[in-house]
Amino acid sequence: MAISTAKDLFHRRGYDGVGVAELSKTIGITAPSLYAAFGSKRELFKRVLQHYAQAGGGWLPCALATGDSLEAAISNLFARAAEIYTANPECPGCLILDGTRNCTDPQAQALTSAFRQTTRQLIRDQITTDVPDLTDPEVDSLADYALTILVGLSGSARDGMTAEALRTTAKIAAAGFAQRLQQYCDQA
Amino acid sequence: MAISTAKDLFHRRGYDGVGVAELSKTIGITAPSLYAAFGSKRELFKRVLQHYAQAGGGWLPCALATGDSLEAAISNLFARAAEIYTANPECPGCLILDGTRNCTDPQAQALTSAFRQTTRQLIRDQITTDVPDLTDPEVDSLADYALTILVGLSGSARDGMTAEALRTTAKIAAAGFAQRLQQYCDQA
DNA sequence: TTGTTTTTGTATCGACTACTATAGAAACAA
DNA sequence: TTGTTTCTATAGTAGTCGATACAAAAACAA
Repeated sequence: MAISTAKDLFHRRGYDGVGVAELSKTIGITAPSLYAAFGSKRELFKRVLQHYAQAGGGWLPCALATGDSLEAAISNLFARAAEIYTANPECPGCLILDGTRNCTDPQAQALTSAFRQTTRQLIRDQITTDVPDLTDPEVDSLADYALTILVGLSGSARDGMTAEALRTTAKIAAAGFAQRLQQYCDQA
Repeated sequence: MAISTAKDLFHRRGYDGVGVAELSKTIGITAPSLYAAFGSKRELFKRVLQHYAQAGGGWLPCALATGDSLEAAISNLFARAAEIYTANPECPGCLILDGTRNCTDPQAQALTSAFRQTTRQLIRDQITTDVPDLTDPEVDSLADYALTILVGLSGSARDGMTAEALRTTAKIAAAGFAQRLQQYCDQA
């Protein structure tokens, strides 16, 4: 599959790190065929992101929905992230969160930014449905925290942190979330 | 100052994102002069990192030493990071943590990796001196957690997260650290 | 088989990359 | 004023970037 092959390359070295020559060669087609099929490198990246969010990214709403409480859902989210971000050593971290870091193409950055906002919204929705009494700023704080934890897990995975270290980090972060959530609930 | 100017550029767009043409032009010298002065783009980057770690990075040991307890020191660390990573909107996040993300030059990556390990060691040393009773795996877990939080704060700052959101995230993360530290102390 | 359409490959476009050889200008000593 | 040295600027090295023009081959309809 061309999209899957391209996903691996983009995931490994980022949007700028992989050229169309390597893309087309690894996929097994020539450059003109690649442009005929996808239009541009950006469009191919867009397709890759959509495929990644749909196929591989389905774990996120799944992990959120699993728990019987918001604390459990977030704990599940962080734990799953720690596993997935280190599952394939060739492709550590998250393509959406780190695929366009230091990218020179603003439009490519905008693509990942949109998916990142979708991720944040998914977390936000889960928080509001599970604990409807929270105020908007409280929900925002918790969502920003969770997203920042995911960014940290992805970045550390890319820096070579072991799966075990990431797992423990995820647990500590989940406990921090639960603690703050309890604070919000107590004061209400 | 040439180093400072180069630091801004590298900080803004990463190692691969800025070329020697732009570097030399912004500094105000020609490309051959740049090579005569620094040897290569990598060497210039190395000098920039050293300057960044010494001048701007001094806040890290300072923040760690300030508190009267390890919890306070880490809380200080996260809070200061949230401030510094958003202090200059043109240069969000941390140059060491995010300067060579998706970088195609392994040697440049190795440079930031070394500084990142130094950062981790600083945190580790602070933990062991403040709470000597912890076991090595416990210290490692706490250090990995703290470093991952810094990575998350830097990445989220680069993604445009506001200073206010980062501040709150830092507080939640600090509480999580304190909670886990208490667990380790209680069980001992 | 012929005509038409689609796909493919070669070869290249201009712009950019890090880097440098060579020539010229400025600064200094005698 | 010379001679020497240091610095700098112009120009260009080979290579890669994303993206294509053009031609040859393959696939299909009549």
